[in-house]
Amino acid sequence: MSYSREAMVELLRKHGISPTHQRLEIAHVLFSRCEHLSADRILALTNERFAETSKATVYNTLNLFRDRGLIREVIVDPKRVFYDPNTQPHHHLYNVDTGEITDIAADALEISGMPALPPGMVTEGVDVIVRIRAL
Amino acid sequence: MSYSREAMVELLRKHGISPTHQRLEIAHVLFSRCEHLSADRILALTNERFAETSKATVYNTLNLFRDRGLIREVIVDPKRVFYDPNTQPHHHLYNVDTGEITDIAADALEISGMPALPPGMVTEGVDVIVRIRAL
DNA sequence: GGCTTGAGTTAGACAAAGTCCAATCTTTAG
DNA sequence: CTAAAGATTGGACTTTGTCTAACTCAAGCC
Ligand SMILES: [Mn+2]
Ligand SMILES: [Mn+2]
Ligand SMILES: [Zn+2]
Ligand SMILES: [Zn+2]
Repeated sequence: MSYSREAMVELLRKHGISPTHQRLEIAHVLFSRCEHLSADRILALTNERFAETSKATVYNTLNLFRDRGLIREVIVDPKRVFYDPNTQPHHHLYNVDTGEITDIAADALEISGMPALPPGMVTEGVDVIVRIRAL
Repeated sequence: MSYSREAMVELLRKHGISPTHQRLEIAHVLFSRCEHLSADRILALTNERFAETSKATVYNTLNLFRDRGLIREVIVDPKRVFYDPNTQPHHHLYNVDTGEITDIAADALEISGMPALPPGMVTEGVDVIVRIRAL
C-alpha cells in the first residue's frame, strides 16, 4: 500500500486530478497507512513536518478524492467522518469504546435476502458495521 | 405503535424515567409515528402546537431515551443523527438522494461469516445500511 | 525572459449540530 | 404542604465542516 512519489502522481493523474504538492502530501498520508483517519487527523499528519497545507485544502482534497473514487467515507461516528483509502467493497468492525475501526473482508461476510428495490433504484453500496465493546 | 397518555407514562416509568410533561411530548412525537427523525425535526414537531420544550431538553431527553434503551440512534448521514423508536434488531435502506430511511426486517437479511471477536469483546449490534439511489 | 490565464490554496468568516452551565422551575417523597 | 432532588432553560460555547474573496503559482504564449 506504499507508493513512490511517481506512482502517486500517476494514481492522481489516472483519476483526473492534477498532482499538486498539497494533494500529494495528503495522498501520502492516506495511502502510506491502511487506517481510517478523520479530516482532523489527516490535517495534523500532513503538517507534521512542515505546516504547509490549510484546513480548507484538506477538506477540498478529501471531497475531491471521494468524488473521484480514490477514497471512501466511513460513517460510524456521529461526530466525524473517517476516510478509507480502501475503496474495494468491505465492512467494518467498530469498537465503540475506543473508536477503533477495523476492516472485515468483503468475502468474509455473506449477506443474503436483500430486499427488492423500488423500480428505478440501484444499490450504491451495502455497509455492514459490527459494533463491539469490552466485556 | 400509538400509545395513550397513560400507557406512555407507564412506558417511561418502566424504563426508570420520570414522566415529565416535556418527556411525554417528545415520546409522543417519537412513538406516534414509525419514522426516523432528526433532533431538529423532533424539536419542531414537539413545539408544533405550543412552544414549550427547549432545544437542550430535546437533546437531554433523546440521550436519556437512548441510554435507557427506549430508542436507538441511526448513523447514516454525517450531518445529523436520526432517532429510531424501533429498538428491535433491524436494518436500514438509505436513499442517498432524498435522505429517506426505510426499515429492513431483521429476519429478511441473513448474515453469515461473522469474524471471531478478540477475547473479552462482545458484539453490541450489527448494522446493515443499504445505500440506494435513483437511476 | 515577461504576460496572461486558469486552477489551486488560503485565512478567516460562517453555519449547523450538539453540549454545557448556572439560574430557575417542577416533581415527588415524606 | 414542604423541601430536596431532579428537570428545564436561554444562551454561550465547541466542533466539524463549508464558503468566499484574495492571493499564489505553474503553464502556455509571445
Ligand atoms: Mn462531507
Ligand atoms: Mn449524540
Ligand atoms: Zn475500511
Ligand atoms: Zn429503523
